[in-house]
Amino acid sequence: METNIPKHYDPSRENEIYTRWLERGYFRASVNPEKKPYTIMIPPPNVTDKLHVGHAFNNTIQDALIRAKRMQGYEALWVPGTDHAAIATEVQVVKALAKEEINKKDLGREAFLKRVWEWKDLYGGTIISQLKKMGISCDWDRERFTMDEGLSAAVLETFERLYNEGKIYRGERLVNWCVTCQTTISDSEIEHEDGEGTLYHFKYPKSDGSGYIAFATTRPETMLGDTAIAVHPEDERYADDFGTGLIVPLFGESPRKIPLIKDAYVDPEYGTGAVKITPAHDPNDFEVGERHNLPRINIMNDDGTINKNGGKYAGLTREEARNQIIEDMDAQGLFIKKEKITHAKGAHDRCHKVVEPLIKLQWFLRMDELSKPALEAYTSGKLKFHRERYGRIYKHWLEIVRDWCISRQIWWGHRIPAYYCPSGHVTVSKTAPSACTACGSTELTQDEDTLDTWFSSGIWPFSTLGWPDKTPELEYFYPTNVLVTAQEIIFNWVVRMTFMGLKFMGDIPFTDVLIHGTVLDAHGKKMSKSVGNGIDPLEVVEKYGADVLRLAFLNGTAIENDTRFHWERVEFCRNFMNKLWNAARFVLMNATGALQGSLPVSPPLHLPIEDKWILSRVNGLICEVTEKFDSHDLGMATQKIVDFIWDEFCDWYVEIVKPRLRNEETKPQAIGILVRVLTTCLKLLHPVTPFITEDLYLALKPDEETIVRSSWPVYDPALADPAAEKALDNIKEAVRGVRNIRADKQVPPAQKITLIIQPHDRDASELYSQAKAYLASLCNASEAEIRPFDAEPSTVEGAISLVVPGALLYLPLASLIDTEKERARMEKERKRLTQELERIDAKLSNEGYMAKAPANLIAAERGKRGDFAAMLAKVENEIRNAAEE
RNA sequence: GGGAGCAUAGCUCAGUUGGGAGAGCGCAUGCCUUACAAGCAUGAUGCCGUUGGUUCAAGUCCAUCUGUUCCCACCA
Repeated sequence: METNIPKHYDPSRENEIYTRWLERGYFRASVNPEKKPYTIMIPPPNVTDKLHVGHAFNNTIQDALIRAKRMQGYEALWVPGTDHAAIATEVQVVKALAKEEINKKDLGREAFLKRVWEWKDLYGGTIISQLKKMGISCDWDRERFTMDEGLSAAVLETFERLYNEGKIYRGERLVNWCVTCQTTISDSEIEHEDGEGTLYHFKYPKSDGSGYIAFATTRPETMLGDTAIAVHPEDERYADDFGTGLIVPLFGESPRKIPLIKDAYVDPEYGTGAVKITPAHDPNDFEVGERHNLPRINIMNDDGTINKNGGKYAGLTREEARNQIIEDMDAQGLFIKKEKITHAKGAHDRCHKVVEPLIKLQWFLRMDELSKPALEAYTSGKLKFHRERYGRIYKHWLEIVRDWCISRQIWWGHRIPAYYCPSGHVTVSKTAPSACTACGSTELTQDEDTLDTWFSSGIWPFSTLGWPDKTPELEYFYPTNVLVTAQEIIFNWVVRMTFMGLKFMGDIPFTDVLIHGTVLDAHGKKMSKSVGNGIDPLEVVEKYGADVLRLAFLNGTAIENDTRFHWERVEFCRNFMNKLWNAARFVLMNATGALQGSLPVSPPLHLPIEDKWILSRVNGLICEVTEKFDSHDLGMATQKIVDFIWDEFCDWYVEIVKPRLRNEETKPQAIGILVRVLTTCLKLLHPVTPFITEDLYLALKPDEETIVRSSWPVYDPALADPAAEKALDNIKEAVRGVRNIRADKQVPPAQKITLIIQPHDRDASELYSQAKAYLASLCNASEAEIRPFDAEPSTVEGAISLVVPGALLYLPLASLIDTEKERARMEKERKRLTQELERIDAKLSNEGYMAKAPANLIAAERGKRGDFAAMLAKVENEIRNAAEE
């Protein structure tokens, strides 16, 4: 037969197909009262860099879900966009500027922001084009950016409302401060490394002169800010020391008196079990201080020198102060010793100087009231996590949630809409105010700080639909259906979206949260730029096509678990694409000219049993796959389709119908079934591999416009046919038995033999007679001879006999028979069947089992017992016959 | 330190309310059978991490231990 379809699958047409989809607007969604909405908001990728393999995985999942829903008749909206990623992007741009030896401060705020916008345009654009190359079906007309005009307005609106309600306030908070660069730095800019350090041991005298309490510190200069000594509540050693205070003996005439407090934070096993508490210069101490209402004494200027709170040490650098304090303590006999230790040090990744925790005034969002409905949404079951275990992470975090520090000392982001007059009044307004609301002063300066990047991400599910305006989109598409993301941002993002949604929309932003795992490298390590073990998803797309990459992500994986990236897996997926391609090619080669219109869709009643079988199987597949999609189990859904196509459709059904295709009379109906089953498979697979399925669908259905908006296959109870499935199982078992013997006896494929089948009842006779033609071709036999079932059973001289379901099968292979081996084979079969029967009998005679096991299970076991018993009888009969000869 | 996973064939992994252990790769053997060698057929391989418990029945549920990974926080 002739065909111009290439022999191998070639993904190079993907771009062309995608362009066509865009031109025809298949991904657009709009308010449509005729349909139910299904909405996904993309987790906006950061414009810090191009896409990595994690994004590719994340978006493949979303695309599969949205494509399935679109086919199922929903108005499926997937809103795309990108995130400004405040600190992360700023850090990237600062790094890039450093290469040009440009300092951010020298450049100035405005010029710096211009550079960041250029960065954003570059990477934002790259990200979008990469998503498109992956076949992502977002509604691109609705693309948003967290700092575009509309979203920025929504952010300011949110801030103003929360401030007016008293939920946003200013308060002190420790930040990481770099004294060299004179700036706060984020946790992600701190490099932790173990370094040599010195641990100094001191003692503070008790204020009543009755003794001392010893402690140790690596930073003696912070003693100037000490406001307590803490011990573990159950530490007996200090039980008698309460009631009197301690003296910080560094302030000459006016020594500072501080309390001894109990706090479980202290590890009694470590050192003396007593810890100095410096709330203004240590994160842990800050928290201890909060619990005990300790004063916070800031002792340091922004340049790292000691300030006026340091008494006589004021003006010294931190190193100078440290040395002086050791000297002074020693002079008073309060210095015990010093020792070398290794400990973790935090340094700024730019200048490598030690980071100093300092207290700064920050903006906070009060969480107590906001968190309650968010927690309630989960505990009431309204907000569902997949897997459920991720919900526990969400719950746990909300239970221990603290107020959220929303200000950042960086330039890239939404500038805080707070304005200060010279008298220090604060005016908060989403639009720049002309005068101070308190005193009317017109000399207003805006807060220098910007908002935490998650503040804008938190309102993403509704800001993208036009909020604060009451748009029809908001009304129709909100709340969205599913959020697909990774577990590391459950706190940062999922929680924030939930309470923001509840607060401003009065409803949760999504009903289902699908948490997926991380894509690791082949050795199970996290991919990272510095290690250089990353896989570029676009490289895979270039080489194999987007379909293959997507399939590799989903086929057979449990998406909620971490998964390793293996090229072998990619190859397998490529091979499957090729298999599918060739299956369609085979159908098309046979169907030339016959595709349109005339394909008979007979009532299943009159179809041959193999057609009933495949239709029943594909029907069952529809049911399973739809169910798996609904429960977000994409890995299993995909695997079911792949297995069905390769195993049942290609390896069995196609081989079964080949004889019918050679006969012009039986051919059209066979083609009809082939096209029908294959089309169904293409639809089911389309959400996972959109390109190849579109290509083949259009080839098989020339009248159709696209598979993207075709209808999802529907389960049809009338096609379910357990009897046909059982019948074909039996045929398959018989075929496998023959093939096994042929392989075992090393019968050359060229040697065709006749199959002789002796059915043992009418049903079996009918089945094998119907299957006669393909039974022979599947077994590579010249012909299958079916003996009358009611004839007297007689052995066939010089033939190997084989017990198959409902029949005895003879293979005339006289020259190849080894009597001893045959006997052994039969004995082995007898043993196997006997063991099966024993196992079943053990169960059926177990009183507990009979009393408590479900009835259908018992019935099934009984059924199997009957089958095994019949086969055993045949085998034993064969063994007897052989012995008689 | 707080939280959460994972442990099943040589390798990578599935295994849905408990009901006779699966796939891919790899391996062995034979095939270019007129869709596909990116293929077809056949085959071998498992005390389902340890110990105990619940149950008629445990890879599956509970507890324990061992190993391992991740998230958050941190070592005065």
